[in-house]
Amino acid sequence: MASASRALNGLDNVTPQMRERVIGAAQRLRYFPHTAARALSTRRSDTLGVVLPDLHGEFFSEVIRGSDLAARARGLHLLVSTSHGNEDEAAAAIRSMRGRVDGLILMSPYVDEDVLFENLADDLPTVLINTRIEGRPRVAFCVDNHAGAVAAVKHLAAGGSRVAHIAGPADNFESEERRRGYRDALGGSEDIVIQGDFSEESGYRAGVRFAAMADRPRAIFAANDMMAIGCLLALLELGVRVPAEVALAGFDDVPVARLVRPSLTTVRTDIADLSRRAAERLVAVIAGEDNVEPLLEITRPKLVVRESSAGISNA
Amino acid sequence: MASASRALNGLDNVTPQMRERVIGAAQRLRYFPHTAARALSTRRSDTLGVVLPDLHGEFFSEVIRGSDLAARARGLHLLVSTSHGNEDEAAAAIRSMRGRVDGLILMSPYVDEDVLFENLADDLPTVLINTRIEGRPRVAFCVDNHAGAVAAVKHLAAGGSRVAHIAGPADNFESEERRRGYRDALGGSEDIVIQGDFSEESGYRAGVRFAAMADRPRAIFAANDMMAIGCLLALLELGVRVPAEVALAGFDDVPVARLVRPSLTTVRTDIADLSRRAAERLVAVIAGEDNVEPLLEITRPKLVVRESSAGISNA
DNA sequence: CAGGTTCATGAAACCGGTTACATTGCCAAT
DNA sequence: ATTGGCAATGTAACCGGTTTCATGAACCTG
Repeated sequence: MASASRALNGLDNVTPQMRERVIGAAQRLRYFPHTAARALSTRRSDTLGVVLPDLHGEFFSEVIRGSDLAARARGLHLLVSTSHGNEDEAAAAIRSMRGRVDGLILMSPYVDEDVLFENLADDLPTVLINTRIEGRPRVAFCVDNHAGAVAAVKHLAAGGSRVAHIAGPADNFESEERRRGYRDALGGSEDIVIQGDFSEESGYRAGVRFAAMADRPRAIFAANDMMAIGCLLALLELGVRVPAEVALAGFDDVPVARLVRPSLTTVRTDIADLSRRAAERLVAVIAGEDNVEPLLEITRPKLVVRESSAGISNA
Repeated sequence: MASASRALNGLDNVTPQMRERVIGAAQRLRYFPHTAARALSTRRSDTLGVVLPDLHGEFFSEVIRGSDLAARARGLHLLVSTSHGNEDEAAAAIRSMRGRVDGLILMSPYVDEDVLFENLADDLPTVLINTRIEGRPRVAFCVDNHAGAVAAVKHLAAGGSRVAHIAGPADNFESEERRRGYRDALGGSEDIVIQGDFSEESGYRAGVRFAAMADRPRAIFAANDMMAIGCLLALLELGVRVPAEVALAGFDDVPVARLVRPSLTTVRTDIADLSRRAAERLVAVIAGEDNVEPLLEITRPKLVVRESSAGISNA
């Protein structure tokens, strides 16, 4: 049994004929090693955990794709879990990861993170994505949401245009930052803000309200692409021309943004690449190869101007 | 230690004060049970495995979303794995699932499935999605790709229009079936077929070729939505009007299909729902509640006519 | 040919839980 | 007071691998 283990794991202290016997028998009996047993004794599971707030939409699918890319390049698996809802569920998701994964990629944009950090096992390597850390010493990757929002709003406000905002969910760290960027780009005060929840539908509802406004703003900055697209559909349906009458910008640059007509001006975060880098970093931390400097890597997103805001700067 | 286990798992043969002591200590020590150890002794992992050929694009994100929905409704986790490439990798992915999951949702549209079935452990409950089964006694969910393609092509060919086809990858079961549907709808012979690989880019290349054709077909049926969209972009860029000059249809009804302009006529498979049902069925099989009848559930997809083929029937 | 070294193999401990079974203590019934 | 029953707790086996260590055979070397 010991030799069998050695043979199957390709150790060199096994005679060729013994190895052949073992592998032959394994094939005959359709034997597959039991992963939990192996994980228990080796203390490795060859799996990375990914905890996301949601699985809906292209944004999260890009996150998964990025980490999967990095993981499978190293022969690792991906355990995906959602914390649909709030920080308590996120905490539960984290707890259940123990013993199941070698490390954790965690994205939890909820505002109150104390519960969460209390549930982070100290012995489980963790890399955070777009999560409020507030001086806690954690390895993390963040998109500079504030700077991205400022860039988008400054672009829309060029020539003195009034800019409205469709905000994301209130308890969300990222939407908070983007809203703060909107405010700062406008010199510290907000013009019109309609509350949304990152869904296309909430963007659509906002668009309906904008279309009906007597004193309609010249431009709209939505806190993410899906709301921008919902808004766009509403405006077009109600006969408002985009970008001629209303210019529009979103955030994230999900693949669809390029495909809608007019194509959507947005802020590219390249989230797949971010999560790929996060996964690579996590692997390094697990291997103990990480000098853990710098702790926090902030990515500056890039404004991508497309048709939905064409001509706004010389309006 | 036995009492600790009992207290933490909520068994009733523990005194209240003992339970309190245990839970208190667990909190103080930030103790989380080791999942691998628990899985080893209980022979349950509370995890469903999902093996997909790829993670790219909206299609697979919908698959994941559907199974996740069903899984988390029952407090189960999702282990996602890709078999990027071929049936050998798929087999490897399957093998590594043993001991890690309680059951498997497997989608493997490769044509040669023998390798795959040899690697399916007999003791691991498995539900197949859109996989060629050929009389093997397996629980499976399939979309009737042939019928869907026939419906789309008949729609496009109404009024006697010539219909071309952009085919999916050659070794893929689903693209094979869709191509067969295209052929059958045309009375058994193919008109023009351009080979693609399910990617938007390959659709774009096909579109460029169609645009340049002297004797251009009146309609194009693409084997999936992303190729249809790539084709659409190429046609529009090269000044070919859709649907006035060329009508277009895709397959899958991914969320983007509704958002492009002109919106895309397609065949709705509702893959998220399919994978949700597959996951629910898998849970039943694991619990032994499944009478395993019927083995195979075939879903008839539905033609969704949108702008990209408007007016084709009275051409 | 004796003694030491190398190396493949087998035996047993271990990973961290769960659970069958043995033990203990308490109370009621005889 | 003794006994039987029952429920709470402790003990130990077990899940299925990996790995340390002991064993012994073969091979060198002087």
